[in-house]
Amino acid sequence: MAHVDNGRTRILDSAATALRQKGLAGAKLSEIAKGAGMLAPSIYHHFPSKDHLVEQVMMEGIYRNSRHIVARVEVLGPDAAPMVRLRAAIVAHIDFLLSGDDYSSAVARVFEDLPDEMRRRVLAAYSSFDNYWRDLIVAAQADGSASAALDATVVRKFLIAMLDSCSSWYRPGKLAPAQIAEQAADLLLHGFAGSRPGAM
Amino acid sequence: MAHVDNGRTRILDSAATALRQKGLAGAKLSEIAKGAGMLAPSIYHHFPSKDHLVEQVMMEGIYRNSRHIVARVEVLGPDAAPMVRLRAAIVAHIDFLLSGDDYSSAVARVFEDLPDEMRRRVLAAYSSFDNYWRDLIVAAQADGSASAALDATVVRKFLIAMLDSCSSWYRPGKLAPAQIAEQAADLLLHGFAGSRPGAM
DNA sequence: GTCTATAATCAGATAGAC
DNA sequence: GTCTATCTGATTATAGAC
Repeated sequence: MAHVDNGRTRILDSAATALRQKGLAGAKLSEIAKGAGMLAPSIYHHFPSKDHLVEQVMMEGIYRNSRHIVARVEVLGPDAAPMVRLRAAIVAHIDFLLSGDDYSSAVARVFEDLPDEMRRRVLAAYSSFDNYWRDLIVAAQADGSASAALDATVVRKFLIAMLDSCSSWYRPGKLAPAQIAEQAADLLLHGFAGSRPGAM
Repeated sequence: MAHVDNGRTRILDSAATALRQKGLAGAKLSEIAKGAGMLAPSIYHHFPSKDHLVEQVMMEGIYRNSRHIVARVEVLGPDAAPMVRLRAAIVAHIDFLLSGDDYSSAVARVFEDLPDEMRRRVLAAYSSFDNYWRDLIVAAQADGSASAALDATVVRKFLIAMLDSCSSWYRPGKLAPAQIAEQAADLLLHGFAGSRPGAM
């Protein structure tokens, strides 16, 4: 949405930033408009309501996030092992969130606060991406490289919640985003007590 | 807060429930009052503002959660191994969230949306509990039972985010809370790819 | 396509009776 | 300690000029 600079796109970008930083109720139309270089009523020339604007940001965030992760997994080719694909997805997810994409961070921040009907629609749009994660997890269990003692749904919920959290607490400093991504993958796949090559 | 049934306590209980279910902006004073068996203006006899009420719920949630977890860890005695203590804390945290305590779930739900100054105060109250987790993690690394290749702060942030998430997605059904707790501990400590006794 | 002015709504908060 | 009635302020949304 950043490749063209028309009014509609500037509003969406500004809304994504505001939603990420301040949440649904905290993102005022006046502030969103200011970020887009206009005043609040001008938004209504491009969107019929705040809800419609928010929903567009959600859909765009889901689309961007899923496109990025699927691309980073599928580039491995059809013969990549399930655990290699899962690890690539984990790393790609963190990389993308910490790359500063406001749309995907906005989804993680405000999803729970959406009005019921909108949340249902957003969830429906998210479902194919959710299934993609489920398939990665189930495939790793099916070929014996992952623990079959863990429930695939529980793993998926915990995994996504853990990854999504990083955009709320990460601050540039000691560790670079790529290092956070590696630590997340190591923690999720091998565990904090895990003894793997090179770890003590 | 549920052992006495005075007006103040009923309001706090109702506020915790509403905050957990609907978030900060979604929890209206009129609804909180209704849950306490009164009308909105009556709340002001017990609390000077909605913000004060919310802050009390946050403080109570932190207190309950930390008291429960510390008790479940310290009952192991002074000679328990660091990894045993850490696992007990993980299991206790999930158990408590899924036991239906609205106060601790409310904290996880609305913390990010709190006004800046209140969030600072709540964070300060949380810090000793946060340090408790940090000590559990560092102790496990220090005695060699946990990976020293992982950053202790990153592990703590990911771990707490993952555990906190369960109150938003768990629904009674196939798995009992105690089973979710065990799965969380296995996933965090041994990893999804981890091969431990009994796992495939 | 953006503006100024204003309406409409809603939720937090206050006043004062009982 | 709770109520009814009201006030205040903030925010979404509309009307209509430019």
